[in-house]
Amino acid sequence: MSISSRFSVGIHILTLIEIDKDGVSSSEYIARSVNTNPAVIRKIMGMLKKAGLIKVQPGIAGAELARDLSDITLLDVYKAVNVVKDNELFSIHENPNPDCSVGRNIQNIIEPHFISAQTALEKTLENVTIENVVNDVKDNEKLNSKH
Amino acid sequence: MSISSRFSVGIHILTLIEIDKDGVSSSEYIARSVNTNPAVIRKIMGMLKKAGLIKVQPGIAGAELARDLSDITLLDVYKAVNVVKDNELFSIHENPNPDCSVGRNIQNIIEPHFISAQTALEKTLENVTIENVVNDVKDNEKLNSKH
DNA sequence: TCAATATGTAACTACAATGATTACAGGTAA
DNA sequence: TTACCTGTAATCATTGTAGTTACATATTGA
Repeated sequence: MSISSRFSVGIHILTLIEIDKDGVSSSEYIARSVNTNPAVIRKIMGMLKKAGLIKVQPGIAGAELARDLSDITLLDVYKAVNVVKDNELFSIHENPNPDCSVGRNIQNIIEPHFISAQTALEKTLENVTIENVVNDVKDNEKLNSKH
Repeated sequence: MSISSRFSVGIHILTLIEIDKDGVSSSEYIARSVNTNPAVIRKIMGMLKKAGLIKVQPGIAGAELARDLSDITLLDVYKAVNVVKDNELFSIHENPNPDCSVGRNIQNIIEPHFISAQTALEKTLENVTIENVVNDVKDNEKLNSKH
């Protein structure tokens, strides 16, 4: 099991839109950078748009961020691209035997621990913004240009 | 996407073995409590055995914990049942375009953030033991028997 | 020794999610 | 009107999950 790469692609898209904000970030252009199909990019951009992270218009090439760089966290992207349903990162087996003391209690006992773990993960993602990622890209580029 | 219920079933199995330690926890008995097929239970028990969490022997009915209750964490179970590969909870799209400043940096920039988030999740799981779960089951049973 | 019973495991199935691809409807602008 | 874009549906190959059946292998009691 792995969380869909829609998440990392979503981050890629937002970062690219910012880095190339003076140009036109069409789905085809972004697809070449991500190395996938434009339709895949358009689908993910549709999710980012629905979540209020970017502005895109039918018929008009390009996209722009709908919020400030520093106001978009990785958690926002994670939620936007719908890779994990709320409180369902972990799945719990259904219909355990109610005639067994373990069976009739296990779900309620396990659930809060699973939610805690998922919350810890999400809090971590919330501490990183697209601005951080953009700056990291710029820093990496500066370092490498010196060699 | 959801992390396989093998994880919650694994917790169920270990808890049941402890609660019924005076009896015989055969795969068929456990399967009735979990409400699934004995072969599914045997497969998961094989993973728990391989990870050194339980003792089982071919031909001999039943199983017992291989370690102290308080020495088995949910993280141990999580790793044992192989629901997520090491550092691969999140997947990152492969082969982004190296001719693009975002494409050639994005993987290295994103990866540490993903690992941090996964680590936060795992640390949370590490703080809960099978002993905690067993005690929760017993406490729930006591509470409900009073009504 | 043999019959009964258990674990270990392979093979097969149905089902769902992912990611790629093609196709096309509908919007925009020169 | 033409060219190009976004939005979206349909299809496909691949993969993981969970259930099921079947059977080899191990153990124990009669």
